[in-house]
Amino acid sequence: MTRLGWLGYTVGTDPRPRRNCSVVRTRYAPSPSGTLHIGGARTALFSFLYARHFDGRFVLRVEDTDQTRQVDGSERAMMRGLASLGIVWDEGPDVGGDFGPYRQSERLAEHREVADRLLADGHAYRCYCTPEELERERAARRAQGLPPRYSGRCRRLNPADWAERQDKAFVVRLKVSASGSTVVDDLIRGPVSFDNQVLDDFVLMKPDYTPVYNFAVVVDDHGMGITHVIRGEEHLSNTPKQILVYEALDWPVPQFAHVPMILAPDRSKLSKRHGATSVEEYLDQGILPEALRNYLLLLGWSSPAGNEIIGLDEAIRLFDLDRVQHTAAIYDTKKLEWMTQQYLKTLPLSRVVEAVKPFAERLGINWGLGPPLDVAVALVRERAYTLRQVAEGIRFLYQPPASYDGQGVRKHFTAPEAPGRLRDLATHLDVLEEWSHDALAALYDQLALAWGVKRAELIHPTRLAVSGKTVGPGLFELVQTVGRDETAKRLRHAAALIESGSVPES
RNA sequence: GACCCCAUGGUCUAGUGGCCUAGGACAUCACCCUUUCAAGGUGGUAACCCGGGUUCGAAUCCCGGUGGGGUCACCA
Repeated sequence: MTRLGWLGYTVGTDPRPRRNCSVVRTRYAPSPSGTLHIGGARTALFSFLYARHFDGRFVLRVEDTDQTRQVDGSERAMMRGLASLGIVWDEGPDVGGDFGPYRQSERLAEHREVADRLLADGHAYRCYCTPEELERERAARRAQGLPPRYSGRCRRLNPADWAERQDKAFVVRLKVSASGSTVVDDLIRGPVSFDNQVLDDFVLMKPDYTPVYNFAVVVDDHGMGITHVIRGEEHLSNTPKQILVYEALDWPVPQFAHVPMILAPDRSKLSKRHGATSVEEYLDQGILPEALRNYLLLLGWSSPAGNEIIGLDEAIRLFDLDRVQHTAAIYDTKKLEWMTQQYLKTLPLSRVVEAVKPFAERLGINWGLGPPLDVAVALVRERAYTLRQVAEGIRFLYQPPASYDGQGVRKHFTAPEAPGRLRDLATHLDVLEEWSHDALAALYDQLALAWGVKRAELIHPTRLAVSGKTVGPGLFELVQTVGRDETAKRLRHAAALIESGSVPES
């Protein structure tokens, strides 16, 4: 296949991966200010898949440069979130690696060294303007309808002037040429050009001689040998600044890929008021991590064949940046739940059982006192959309119903002969020769015939009496799993409640 | 406001000038199956933002508008 690449010349199948020249190295660089956001999770997933697809390395870096937003335990929460989705990092703050340290705060010496170099070779300069002066300048420009661009008046100062002001606070600014333009060759969007006039001599180092993001990120990415910077679209506008830093340092510019954002259903930026926004919250609601990962994969990327249920290995095999969408996506929890159901049905039973345990525990289910958990889970897993629903679905196998579905009560418990039938049913079950699905079915057929009713008229009241619900697994397997004595007991108990007119409804 | 990105059903998307009477998935509606629910099956409703070009031909290319999003810090 030959086609026109984004640079305008004819290229082979895929010009991007330079697997012959160098190993692909990607990174995910969250700031530890909370839990893993689903947008961040997807960016991390794409970065990870891209690296794995080209037999490269995926790096985790924590951007913890002193800031008030720092949240305790956030770093570990981020790692837990990533790990739950099957994203593993080859290098990172916990596992180390040859390009460490992997915490931005621990790279301060390097940031300072590079800033010194820029100062020494004239690419950067000290700026002594105070925040008040800058604000005044900005206000003046705004009043004239001009973009708030720093005038660059401290550029005139030379090292001799700097020496004179030894005691005064300063920041380090990069000298940006006001002419020409800077082009970001984005792997997803193609070349994006920025007029240098809209950029100003931005700050590299703060007065305390710590780096500003746009500087630190360049020093870190270069220091870690990152070849492909895959990150959220919100960074696209910052990229020319970073490229200018690379150029001033005479460092090779990595490839960039800006993935579209994930928006809330009202097309605004995702925030807490839109409900669950973090991986943690979704998992807590009973979404399977496998499903969340699959869902996130499909948010902005599609497989060439159009299939949607894609496991991790297949995702690694298929993933590439050229099929990443340009448009921001809105997440849809309905499809996420559907996806969870797909995995609930097809994952190894043992895996689902493990995943259900915390949710069963939350409901106070003691699975030592009933049928084996795997039997219970097998019974309901394909009619649930979340792990929570699985737990709720198996609850009656371990605890007798505390209440009965209201609509069901009105429908199946109100007939005058209802309690009597439940008792008769119990009596027959007591002496049923074989406690099997088929024997139970035969019994119900036989009784229905004898009593001159439809089999369903026996089935529904039984289900309600035994499980408290009108929905659930097939009745005979349900009853079989609950057990003979317990079933009879529940039937008689329900009959008694009906007769005393005190059926608790839900 | 300036700059940048983007624009296919309610949502995720396929689509790289003729294969499009625009395909798939979720959701939704109807029917079938059925001991309930779920699953499954069948069928339906529903989209190329607008306006100009280019071309024999445009969802696809170009320009303009509109709309949405992002960035403009001594935050990351």
